[in-house]
Amino acid sequence: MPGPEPKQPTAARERIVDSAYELFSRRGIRAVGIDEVIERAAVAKATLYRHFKSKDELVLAFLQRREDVWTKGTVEAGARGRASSPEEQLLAIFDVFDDWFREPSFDGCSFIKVLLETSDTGHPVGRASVTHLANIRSILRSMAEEAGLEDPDGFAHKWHILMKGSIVAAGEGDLEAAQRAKSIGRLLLDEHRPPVTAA
Amino acid sequence: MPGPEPKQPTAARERIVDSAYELFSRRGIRAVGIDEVIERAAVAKATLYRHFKSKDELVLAFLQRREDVWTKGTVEAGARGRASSPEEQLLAIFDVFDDWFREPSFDGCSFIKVLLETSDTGHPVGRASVTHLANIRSILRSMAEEAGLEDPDGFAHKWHILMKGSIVAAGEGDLEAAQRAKSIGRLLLDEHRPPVTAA
DNA sequence: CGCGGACGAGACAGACCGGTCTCGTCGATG
DNA sequence: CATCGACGAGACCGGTCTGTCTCGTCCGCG
Repeated sequence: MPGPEPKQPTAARERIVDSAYELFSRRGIRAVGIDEVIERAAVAKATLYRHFKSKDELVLAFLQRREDVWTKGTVEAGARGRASSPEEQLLAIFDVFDDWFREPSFDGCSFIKVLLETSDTGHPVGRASVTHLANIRSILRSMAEEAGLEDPDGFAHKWHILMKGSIVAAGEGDLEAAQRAKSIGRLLLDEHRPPVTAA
Repeated sequence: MPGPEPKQPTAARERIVDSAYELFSRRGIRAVGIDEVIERAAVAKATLYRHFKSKDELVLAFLQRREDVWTKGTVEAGARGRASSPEEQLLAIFDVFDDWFREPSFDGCSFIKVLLETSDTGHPVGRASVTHLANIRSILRSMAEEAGLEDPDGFAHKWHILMKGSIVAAGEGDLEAAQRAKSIGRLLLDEHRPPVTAA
């Protein structure tokens, strides 16, 4: 019996996830083979399959890593760090995007890519993508609540539409996509701002 | 010598493109093999390769078909048929989307899917996707001009962001994505409407 | 010191891929 | 009627994929 699954961050396991992150985020899931992952990680194939029982499980670990690094580390932290007021933080998301879109290594949104590649929301990988996308919206909803906006959930859904639309546009090559989305965002903010109450 | 490429719409060629359309639009490019395409088309493999020199060329033909059927046939014609004024036609795009998102066989935007699957705008297939997406914007620009909106090109880019964002949201399962995008669109329309000139 | 588990290297299996080729048939055309 | 090209069926090839297995090594812990 091969014993229980080692979920501790072994050095080898870490190298595998790092490698998967760089390859999957840039080129997608199907376009990257296991052999390439293990070669870049300098790891034996058996080692990968000791830590992950299938490629799909590795993909799940990659998506979780993406949420930690990108969703929380880049987008949320970046936006919160660039502005003080909640409304400005929401708008600052598109400033973060503007820098991101201009990086030569811009790779798009992994959750969208994996979701469209899977095209089956019943499959674990597809469901995980949907969940990670929903987690982004939950951050947006918190920010909307902090800003005192009306209908924070509806606002989060609409704001997310702007984010996703601009990311796809950036994937087409539109370097101004973030600024376009930001200007639409300002209109949306006006719309969801509660009316000033008479003193 | 196998003679010049027959580009005429032979019966067999038509069946192949039909089959590719149904399979590729639903499940993407990489997930569908040639064998499945020819089986559904009831065609021999050699026949497919007599009409298309590679799978990539078949994908190109599929994308062209998608533009004819979906971009022009469903979206543009649908929007123009549902309203009379150009502004209302632009908004009607999201009414078309609303019906589309609710279809059980909703399959998303093939151009986005193929673009993200390819993730190489240098590759012919990726470049074709970018072009077909740009063709959608050119329809939007025409409508914006007909509506007398300011900055028709900028407007088209922003409107397209709403469209793409809502399609991705629908892919996640948000059935109200079209209505959300439509309400944002109304704000954008207000913004691009030229100020009324004093008589 | 000795043992066991994690590890690297890589062969191997089984499935599937895109693409080529052969062959027998059918239908239109001269 | 004879011919020729398009076609359907399917064998075949080389490559790639995920996943399993073996083997030799090394390191840490008792």
